[in-house]
Amino acid sequence: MSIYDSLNPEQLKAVQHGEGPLLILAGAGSGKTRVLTHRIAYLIEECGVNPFNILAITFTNKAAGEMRERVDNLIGFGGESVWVATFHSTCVRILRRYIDRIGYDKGFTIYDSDDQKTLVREVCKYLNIDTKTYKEKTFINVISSCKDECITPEGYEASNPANPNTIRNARVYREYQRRLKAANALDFDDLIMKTIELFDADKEVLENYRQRFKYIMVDEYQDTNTAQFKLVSKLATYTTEDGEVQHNLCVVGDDDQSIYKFRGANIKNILNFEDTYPDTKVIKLEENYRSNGNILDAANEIVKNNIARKSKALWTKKDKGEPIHYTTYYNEYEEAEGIAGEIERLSADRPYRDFAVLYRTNAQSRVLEEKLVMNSIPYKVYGGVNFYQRKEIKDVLAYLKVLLNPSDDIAIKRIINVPKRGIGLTTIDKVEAYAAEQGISFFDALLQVPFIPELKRAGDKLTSFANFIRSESAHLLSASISEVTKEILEETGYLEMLKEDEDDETLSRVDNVDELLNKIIAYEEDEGPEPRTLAGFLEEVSLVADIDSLDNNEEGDAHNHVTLMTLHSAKGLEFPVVFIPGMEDGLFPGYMSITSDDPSDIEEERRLCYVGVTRAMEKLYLSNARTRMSRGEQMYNKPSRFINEIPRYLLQTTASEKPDVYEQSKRIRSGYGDSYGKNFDTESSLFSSSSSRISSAKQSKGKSDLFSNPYIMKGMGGLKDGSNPDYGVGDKVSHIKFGVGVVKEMNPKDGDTEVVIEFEGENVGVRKLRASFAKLKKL
DNA sequence: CTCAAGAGCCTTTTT
DNA sequence: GGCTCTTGAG
Repeated sequence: MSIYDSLNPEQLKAVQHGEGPLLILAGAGSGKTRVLTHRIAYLIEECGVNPFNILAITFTNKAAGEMRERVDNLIGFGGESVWVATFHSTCVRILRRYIDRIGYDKGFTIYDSDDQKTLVREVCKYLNIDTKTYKEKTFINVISSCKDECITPEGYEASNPANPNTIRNARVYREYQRRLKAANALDFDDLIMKTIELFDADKEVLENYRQRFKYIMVDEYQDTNTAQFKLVSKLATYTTEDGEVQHNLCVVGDDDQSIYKFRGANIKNILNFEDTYPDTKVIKLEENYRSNGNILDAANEIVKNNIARKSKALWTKKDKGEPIHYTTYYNEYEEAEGIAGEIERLSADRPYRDFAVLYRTNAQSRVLEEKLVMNSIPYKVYGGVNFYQRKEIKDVLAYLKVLLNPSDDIAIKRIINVPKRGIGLTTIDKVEAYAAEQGISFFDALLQVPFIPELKRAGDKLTSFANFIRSESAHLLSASISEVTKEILEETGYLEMLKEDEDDETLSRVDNVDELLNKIIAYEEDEGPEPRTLAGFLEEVSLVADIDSLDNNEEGDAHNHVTLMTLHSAKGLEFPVVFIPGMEDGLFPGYMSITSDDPSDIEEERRLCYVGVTRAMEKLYLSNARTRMSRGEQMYNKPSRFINEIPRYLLQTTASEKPDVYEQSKRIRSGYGDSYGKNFDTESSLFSSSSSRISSAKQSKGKSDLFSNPYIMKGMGGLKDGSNPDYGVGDKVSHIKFGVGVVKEMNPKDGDTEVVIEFEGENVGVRKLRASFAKLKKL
């Protein structure tokens, strides 16, 4: 019995493909990762390829990690020499070695999107561009899409030199690049583009990698942009000893799952692959191993409406399964409650980790969270704000970045007055002007403070800050990263500052900093192939996404929770039970795509819908709300057009609206007066009491639920929620972030009430919260 | 230089 | 509705 016996004939064909370009069109759930890993094994074991000569590229660290693990399991000895990495980390590794050949320093810093924004803002200020008339975002988009297409500022300007907008954008782009270079920094897009530049500039380096990466595999090929395509096609040119030129490039993708056009993904890369490489072998994987028949039929019917696609139809040997549940709710609160109730009901037979709620926009998660907490259902929200993008984490990292690369102006300006050192904007401007005049970096200007006549009293503060940075930098030579970090936190008073203005609402910033320290220590202790350096740590950290931490395969209670994430983040994942709320025209498909002149925008939304539907293995729940609050405005959306694209016989439709809703709401309104009765949200909290699912204990929460609704609070004119809480010492309450806990103390404090609660969550413990801020619900 | 209240902004986001 | 940035007063 060999490892290849478990493959179907098409998969086997792909695995056994030898030299030459190969395009694998792998539908959702058709086992593409299996094919990729088995192909790597086949090349090594059956074709005698040296693992060292294989490169496998993915988009996410998570995908790379999974592939790494599976390759190691399949191959055993030698498997670790296969180069498995993301596009970005591959480029970083190459650039760290050779970037000096295109005039950068090897110790370059990587700028994330926040740094990028800050830099663009500075550039606009410098160029006297009013950011009210011309948005920074526009410039960021222009720069990013230029880089996706490998276009330089000059090339961009030349594309339309008569257009004043083009000229302006090009000026910003050029100045932005100049500053990046001065700071010895690269943004994410640069990582790809500079690698290409390096390959173009230095044939020796290119040839070196071409001969090394004899076999190249690219996962999620439909999401590659032009730059990534260029990079891969440059590399995939191997010359044998006989002088024969081979393109041993194997790409795997699904044009129906291309959902990142807005980030520059070029769907033509996959649609035209065969034109680029005429001797391409094409293999389609159409058997789906994931979803029930009805789910798959629905997915096929939806995506069939797209014009720009390679025809293919997924099929399965599995049963039809149950129909797709489609429910129309009254509003988003009722929708969230319905979902929470259904999860509660189904969770009698299956663990929470089986469930996922996938939404179009991150903003939708709030209501869902609220209702899950009320039902005591464990959940985790993925995406949203990345750990490494949190203010306090970025601050600490900025200190570390400066130690390593003092030219990093963005980082140094971030921390120069954090914690407060009495160095204000005027002072910073003066230093900056001096630095610009002398053509030196901000930090170097700090060292010359005595020579800046405009600076009087602030001078000493600047000098002592610069000295502090220098001494910590020197300290790094003899101490570990974590020791230096701790010292910085203490010496600067940063930790103290956090402790002082610790806010009730945000999960403790101090805890986050602790978590960062833990990560640093873990990094130091984990003996990798590379030596443990600050540069290595910062690099690892700058290339991770929140989604990478997702692990729904792990057993144990710690990982047993419902998953909440956007449809985008869900790609590549699967769940037995999937809910997709907000199936409404205007939300999904989004408003922008409906009003766009470009019909392909709707097609991208449709593919996103296809991705969402095909995440479900057994049960799929679609729903829409007749009305929902969005951006502070009441919206009345029609059901999504994608619902209509699913044949009726696949759907089981329910309208959850109850006939006595209006009667009930009238009763309540008359009880409290008319001032807030006009909004529909008032009713949301009432549905729960009329619903049979909700236990009697929860029915008593009526009042606190009203308080939790911000809209109603406004109507109550000045009544502060929490000034008069309905809970007391000994009551069980729930908090949106901290979960369930018991009230220990209630202390009046400046017209408010300080509530001390002992939470059940392991990492939460006892917290002091202010009643008016913490939206506590009595259970 | 600092704080606090108002104005303005929103999609999706692998790195 | 909620977050971030700006602006104006102390």
